[in-house]
Amino acid sequence: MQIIIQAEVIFQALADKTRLRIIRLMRVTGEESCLCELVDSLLEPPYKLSRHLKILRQAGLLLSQKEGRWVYHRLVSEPAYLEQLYATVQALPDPNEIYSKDLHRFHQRLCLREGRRCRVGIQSEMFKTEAG
Amino acid sequence: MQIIIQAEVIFQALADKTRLRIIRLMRVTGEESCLCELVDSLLEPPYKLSRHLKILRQAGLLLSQKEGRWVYHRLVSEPAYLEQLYATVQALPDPNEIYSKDLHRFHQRLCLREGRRCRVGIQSEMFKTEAG
DNA sequence: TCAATACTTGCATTATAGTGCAAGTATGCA
DNA sequence: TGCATACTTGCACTATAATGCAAGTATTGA
Repeated sequence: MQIIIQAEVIFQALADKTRLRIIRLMRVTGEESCLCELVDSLLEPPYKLSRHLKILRQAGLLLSQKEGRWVYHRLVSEPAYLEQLYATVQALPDPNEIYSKDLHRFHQRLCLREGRRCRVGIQSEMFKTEAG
Repeated sequence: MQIIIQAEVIFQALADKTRLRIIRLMRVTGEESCLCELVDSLLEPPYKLSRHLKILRQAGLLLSQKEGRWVYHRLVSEPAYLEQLYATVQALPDPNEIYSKDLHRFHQRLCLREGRRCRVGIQSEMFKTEAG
């Protein structure tokens, strides 16, 4: 899993609606987050988000850390131009209020944490594991 | 020729090496430029650059203005987040010195202008019009 | 030790994007 | 009026990328 520092790779990583939603959510909240929290915030299937997270990781924008069953993701803030980049992402308009809706659901989802950690799995009926 | 204000379209426009070279060159110099000057600076064929310029235009990053046989292109700087974006592009590393080489050739090419305007057409042997 | 579950990935499909060639348009100058 | 030239674009081809399903891995807790 090599990290490539080519500019076009970074912009390619941001050239997708779903990935921008992820970046923006994590930037605005400053939180790290597991997959199931993102599923409940963005209302997208886990396999889809998992792959987009991988792309962000490979572009060097995300760090992922396993904690038991959960994997926590957080934005990489070094070198400084990455911070500058996230700030720009955050400054972009949100005409359809997609990002603000994601943010709202994320905040609600944070209430289910215990000790700053997720303990519940996917809550959205649509994407719950069959066995659930 | 509609201008779309969706974030992913802007980042998609930046997700290409050639387009980043164009943006960065025009940002660093603050100049507007015609196609043949860009051909001589980036050493890429005119049809290729012409198409990339079109993509930048459609993303709302570039304004193109015809002046006789020449078409001058310049960066769009409003709204403010575009300036912020270009600043970030400019802040990105240039490990292979691609951008600095483009810049060098561009400065040399500027010497051929008369009254701030190009009057000569493509100079690079490789991309000259056959009849030339 | 076995089942539930948080997450990942191989595969097939579809969509999008970059490139080169060659032909096209439009402008200016002889 | 006709040719040179600055630029654009249709077409074919290739490469890359997004998606959904289903199957896989790894961890935890009963």
